[in-house]
Amino acid sequence: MTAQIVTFARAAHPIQDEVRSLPGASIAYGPGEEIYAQAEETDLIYRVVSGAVRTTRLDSDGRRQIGDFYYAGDFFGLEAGPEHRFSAEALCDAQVQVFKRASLAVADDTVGIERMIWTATARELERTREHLMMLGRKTAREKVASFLYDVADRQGGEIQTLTMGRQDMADYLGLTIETVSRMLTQLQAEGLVAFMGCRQFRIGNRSALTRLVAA
Amino acid sequence: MTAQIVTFARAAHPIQDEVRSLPGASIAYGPGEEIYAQAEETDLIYRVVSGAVRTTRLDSDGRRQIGDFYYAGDFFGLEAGPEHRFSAEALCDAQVQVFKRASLAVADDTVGIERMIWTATARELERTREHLMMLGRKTAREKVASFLYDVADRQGGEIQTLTMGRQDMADYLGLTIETVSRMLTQLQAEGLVAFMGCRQFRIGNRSALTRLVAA
DNA sequence: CGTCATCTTGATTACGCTCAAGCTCCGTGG
DNA sequence: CCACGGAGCTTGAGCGTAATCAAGATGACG
Repeated sequence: MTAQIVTFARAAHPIQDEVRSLPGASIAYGPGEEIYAQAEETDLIYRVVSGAVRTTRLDSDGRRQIGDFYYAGDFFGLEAGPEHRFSAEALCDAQVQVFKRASLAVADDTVGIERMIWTATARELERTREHLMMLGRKTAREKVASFLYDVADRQGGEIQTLTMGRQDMADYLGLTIETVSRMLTQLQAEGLVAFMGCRQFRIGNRSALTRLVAA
Repeated sequence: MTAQIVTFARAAHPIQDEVRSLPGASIAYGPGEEIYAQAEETDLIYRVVSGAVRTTRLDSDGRRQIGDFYYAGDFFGLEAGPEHRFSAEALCDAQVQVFKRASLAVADDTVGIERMIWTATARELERTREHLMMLGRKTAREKVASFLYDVADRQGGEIQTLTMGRQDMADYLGLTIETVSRMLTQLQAEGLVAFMGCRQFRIGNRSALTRLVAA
């Protein structure tokens, strides 16, 4: 997953430049607040300015699956159909930029904007496929290790902070909170990671972690 | 997933019209033959003319995950990064149309073509998210039922034919062949489906199947 | 008709879930 | 400042679902 993130970082700047000129209101959300709902219309496109956002799907039995987590600079809410299949909620205090899709179509640089949206969509697809691979074929231990690895990879630096609680991790990984918790304890016991409180950690043994994550 | 397929059927015609005029060679592949490999460059876009195609990801331990199955009219090989994350193989005898992405950029109706590619990408994303939900939160029984339901939904008609073997089903659903086989036997015993040979079946109790599949 | 791949079935194991307590960390109020 | 309360996290015991290992059955094809 490293390459993917690096690619993102490289491509991010031209996109940001283009978006700066777009007409879009910026809205603030509190922790857990809903940005859009399942089955709502998809005429808007969103972008995280600050904070973090999750997309969630709830089925009729109350089983929950998190689609993805989004951070500053990420687009979300891109969908082909007329209705959202997932809902979106703020993970913490978050500032979100909103664009009317229709208003983008009449902007000056139509082709550039369309390409930007395609790139964001294709990148999203790539992440989703990676996620798919993980859900289908990894063990609980590998899932949790991958998750921590990804967080560290995105954030960089020494001390890593989890923006989400255990339940959100579990629903992203297709596990229960108990299993997530046990795996975290296990990885820590083996020295792969070290937690300081339940939201902060450092990587203890990067090569062992990488080996565990290797697709 | 019904709505999604319906949407596809509605949108398919304009896309097909546009593609008809594109410069693209048509290539024939035999069962199991590789169309492109993991880590190969992504400068080409593909479209199934006849037959069926699967995309596969193999990890270092030999664990396999199938990304999706593609049938006549479907685009595949759309990726944001410079390298394919999955490989593509023909499931059976298949005719595949190939386009150079670069050559599309210089075609007459650039905007129309870009939009077509975006739509295909977004639809793909939607399918992948649906797949994600299934892998993360469904039981073996529900996965197999969903699979059969989807096949029937795509094909229509009374008698359904599976283009793929049990191993491919298992690798798509994140299960083993044994489990797939057992669930098929179980669903059949309950009268939800009826198999004539291991590749053909009919739906026996549509409402019960739908109830089982309901997200 | 025989051979080989594919599929099914059976017995056993194990990984992750469920149910049930504890524990930790915070915010709140006495 | 400390006690209380509650949410979120961790740990434990037991269970169930799907994986694994191992035969058989079926079916496709030469």
